[in-house]
Amino acid sequence: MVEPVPASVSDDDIDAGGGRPYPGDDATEEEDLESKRRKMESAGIDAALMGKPNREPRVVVQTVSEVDILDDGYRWRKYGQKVVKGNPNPRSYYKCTSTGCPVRKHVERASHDPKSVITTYEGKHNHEVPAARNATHEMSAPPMKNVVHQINSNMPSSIGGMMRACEARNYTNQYSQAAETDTVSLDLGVGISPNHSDATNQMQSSGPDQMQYQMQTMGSMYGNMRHPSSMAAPAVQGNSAARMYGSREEKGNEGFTFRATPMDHSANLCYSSAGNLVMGP
DNA sequence: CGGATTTGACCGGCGC
DNA sequence: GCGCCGGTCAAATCCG
Repeated sequence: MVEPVPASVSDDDIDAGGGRPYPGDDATEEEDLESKRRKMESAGIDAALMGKPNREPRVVVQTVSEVDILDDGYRWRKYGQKVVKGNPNPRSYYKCTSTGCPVRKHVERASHDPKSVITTYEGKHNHEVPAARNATHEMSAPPMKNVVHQINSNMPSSIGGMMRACEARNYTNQYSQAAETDTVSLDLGVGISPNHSDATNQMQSSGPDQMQYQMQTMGSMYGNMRHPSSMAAPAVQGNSAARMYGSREEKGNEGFTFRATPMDHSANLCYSSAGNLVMGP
């Protein structure tokens, strides 16, 4: 029984989100966000916004980790927690704390796999990663910026942050896209996990449309990057993204699903080590 | 003391 | 029209 690919979930979300107003992908003001839907007066505005077929970029990242708080370099403020049906585990809602940044994300654990954490990012960061965590101001890996910029047009830059969370040397990335869904899911096998079970299982669970890419390029990049926090996988992302986007172009969707599958303990080690290295003594 | 988290309530959409 | 459900708000609380 293969687990339902996150894409399916995203599909559902997409449907639900279809009629929702978007926080705005640019020139977003806090006040605007704070207008809240609670106020009836804003209802009219909402309706107007709803009319727009606009859909914010969505990135779903599935990570195998025992911790659900993945440090992707950004500061998040938790604003809610809910138990959704079909999953005994609660889903947590986070907002980017940066002023004017509309990015939100929600984190939940897979119902059947406690080790699996599904993080969904919505929106694009309109700011750089807060220097707080990246002790190195040089962190702005030149290659990364370029690529990210390119990606930006096609996919949310949050991927960069996401990738940041997974500090690994080798990636075996695979993405699968469901024909019926707009969302493209991409699995990232972090590390050379001797621990097959999960990785294997998940890989198999991917749909028939899945494709696999060896992100060797990423490996090179990482080689260059000294700090895990600065390592993003934009280069490879760019490539695969371009391809996947192209194939998905008909849908005109910007949703992507990623899966990071580090080793069991790696998950923890990964993040913790990242923290150490980044914040390091 | 300031900021982040917790938690119950509220809202809007959707299905029946 | 009603109830369910997901998402968000915001006051209270906790923590550094």
